[in-house]
Amino acid sequence: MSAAPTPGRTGPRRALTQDQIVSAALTLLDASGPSAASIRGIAAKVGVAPNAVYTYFPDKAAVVKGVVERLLGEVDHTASGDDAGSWRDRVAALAVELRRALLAHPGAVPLMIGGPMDGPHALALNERLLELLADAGLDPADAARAAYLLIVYAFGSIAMEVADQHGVAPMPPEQDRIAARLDAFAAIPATHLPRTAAAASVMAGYVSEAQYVWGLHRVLDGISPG
Amino acid sequence: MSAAPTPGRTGPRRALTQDQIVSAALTLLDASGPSAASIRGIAAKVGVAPNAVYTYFPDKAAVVKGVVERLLGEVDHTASGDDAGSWRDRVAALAVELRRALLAHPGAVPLMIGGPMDGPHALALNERLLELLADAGLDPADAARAAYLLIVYAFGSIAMEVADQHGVAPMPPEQDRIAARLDAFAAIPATHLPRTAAAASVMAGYVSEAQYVWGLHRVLDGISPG
DNA sequence: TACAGTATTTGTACGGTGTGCAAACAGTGT
DNA sequence: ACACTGTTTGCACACCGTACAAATACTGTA
Repeated sequence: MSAAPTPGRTGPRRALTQDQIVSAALTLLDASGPSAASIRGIAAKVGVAPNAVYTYFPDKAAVVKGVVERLLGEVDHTASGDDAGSWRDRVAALAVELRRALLAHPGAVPLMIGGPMDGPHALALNERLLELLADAGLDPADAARAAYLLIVYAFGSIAMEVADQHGVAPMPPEQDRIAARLDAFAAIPATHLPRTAAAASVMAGYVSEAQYVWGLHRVLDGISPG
Repeated sequence: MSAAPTPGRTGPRRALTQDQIVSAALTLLDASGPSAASIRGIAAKVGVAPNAVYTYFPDKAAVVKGVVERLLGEVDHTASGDDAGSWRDRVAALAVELRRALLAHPGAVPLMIGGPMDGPHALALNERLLELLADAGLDPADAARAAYLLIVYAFGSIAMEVADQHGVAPMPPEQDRIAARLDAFAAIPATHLPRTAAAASVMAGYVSEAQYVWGLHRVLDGISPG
């Protein structure tokens, strides 16, 4: 991901950068969903033969990793700064910001769950959470466990929200998605699934920031010290 | 998924059933990871031309849905029966059983996050959770929200645990996976990420039943009424 | 028993995928 | 001017999902 020109080397200058390739992949992902981010499509987008991509990345998985890292880099950590209130408020702000950043590129979300998130920005997010949870008074081991719980909740929630749209890009407005779910739930047989049928209107609203924040606060309740 | 022979119809008898195809897909998934579950591979496994699969399923996505449903059907709900103690114990037993069932087929886990889980077994799981949470004293709306929180936690946790292995099948033993993570974390720069570096040993244990249960109990703490 | 009708299966084919290999090319240091 | 090296390309391979038409196997009816 570094664009260092490596001054003393021979051969022709590179026509591209890794960032340009990642950007092209993300553009295709946003425009046409997860299946559109093919090596051939990316290469065409940046005006190069498909094989040229392999000069910059060893394989497609590496490109995907680059896209994931890019997205995690777009998470604004200042929203959880020291002037943002209590540690709870700051964790909540970071979680909401994470959801915003990821839902801005729904086509890329399924790619995150495909492999481990161990890049620099993923680690930075982890470090930030550890700081916030240390401020909360948790000892380091509990802070780490709690940080992972928060990460699992956030990514799980966002992934399931995107999965509900099964890869349609871009993400329709929340109200439309909720309305569509409500329609689908109308077919639930109340005889066999009485509680599910009765809860249909609440379940329709699963894919919303409100549910995300509600669940987040239950998790925060659970990890609060004392 | 029904094997009804439909007695009064013409044409040759089917050579297969939907269940056989789903079984073949699952076998391939278990043996060789997510990429092995191709239509062609499945067809070869059941001894039929690739196109024949399309007599039983409209497209590959439907086969995948069948696999997901099969897996959810393998979740043993009796582990959370009325004689299993408090509502917390029963929810925990169900969650642990869900993890067991899914980690038995790690290659299939990424497929679950690819689309909405709205099949009969998924709804039955939801219904069971609603029952357990009603027993806990939650009103229907909160029970539904809490059920979704639990589902998000369980599937998010399991999906991330599988992702950490990036599709290797079968799942290595927990100790091996934790040891491998610990090795990887040794490269974390303590200067820029002091808390993460210090927490490496805890973070290595993220992919364990112990962490899963710990987080589960924090969630249960958060949703407990009163 | 012969026939018509239909559901199943297959052969073939199309356009797509990731990516390996060898040749062509472009730029730098000597 | 030349050798060297990294970049890019053309071509090819094996594989993918799946559409289409032909062949096949079975049932209900005449």
